[in-house]
Amino acid sequence: MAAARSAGLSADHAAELAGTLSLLSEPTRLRILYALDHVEELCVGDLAVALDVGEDATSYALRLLRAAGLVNKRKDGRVVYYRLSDDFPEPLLEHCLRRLVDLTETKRPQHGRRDRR
Amino acid sequence: MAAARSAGLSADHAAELAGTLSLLSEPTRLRILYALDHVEELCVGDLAVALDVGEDATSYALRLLRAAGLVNKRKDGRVVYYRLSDDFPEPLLEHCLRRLVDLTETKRPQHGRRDRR
DNA sequence: CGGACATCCGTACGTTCATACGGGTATGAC
DNA sequence: GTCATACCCGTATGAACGTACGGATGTCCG
Repeated sequence: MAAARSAGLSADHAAELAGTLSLLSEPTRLRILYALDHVEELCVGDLAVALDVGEDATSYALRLLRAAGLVNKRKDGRVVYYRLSDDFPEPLLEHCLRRLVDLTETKRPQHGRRDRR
Repeated sequence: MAAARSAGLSADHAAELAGTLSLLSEPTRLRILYALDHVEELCVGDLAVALDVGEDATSYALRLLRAAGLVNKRKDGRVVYYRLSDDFPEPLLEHCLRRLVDLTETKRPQHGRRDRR
């Protein structure tokens, strides 16, 4: 119990961590990041169609991700392309995104639908 | 864009993943898991004191974690001890919990080590 | 038994958040 | 210039969530 104190994560740290992780805790954002990890660059409209969500929702999700510095945008004419930020946290990408996908897929093998790689 | 479709994470998978990650997206639960990763076993009251949150909030957080199978409880008399589940997802523990803590700490080195409150 | 204690549960309240809608800006085509 | 497209933004609505309060359950002690 005294040990619990020293093992404590400060409330500030926890809040910041939770904020970062909460960006991965929403289906739309998660799918956007997952897609951008595979395709490198996509515009809002294509993402909206691919994920079958409204463009506003897509735009909103991308705005939050961008505000957190997880994605960058590149404007080409009237189209805005997004991609994962160069300094996207590697552990977040590698383990919270890629590994966890495997985790849930192996948990229900009867679905079986695996992507390549 | 056709590539975006095949690179897509299904809505079901994304929802399940988001649900799992959302358990780490809340300061109280995050601090509980972090503490349990260090101390092995703690009861509700001690956790509440150590984290400086109400006992109800602690109990509620533990209930959710337990419903997701992330922690187990052991009742000893009128005290209930919680610990990380034996099959706590390893990538979740190792990278989303331990590595990300390092991440945020190294991200702001000027603050250094502090837990003022 | 009766009282104190640790925890849980149902409920209610306030907040946060994702989405949809309307309007606005900028770019490219005719 | 006018029109259509692609996107962004402010606002509102509805849902989900975390916390506090009162009461209930189960447990130890004298």
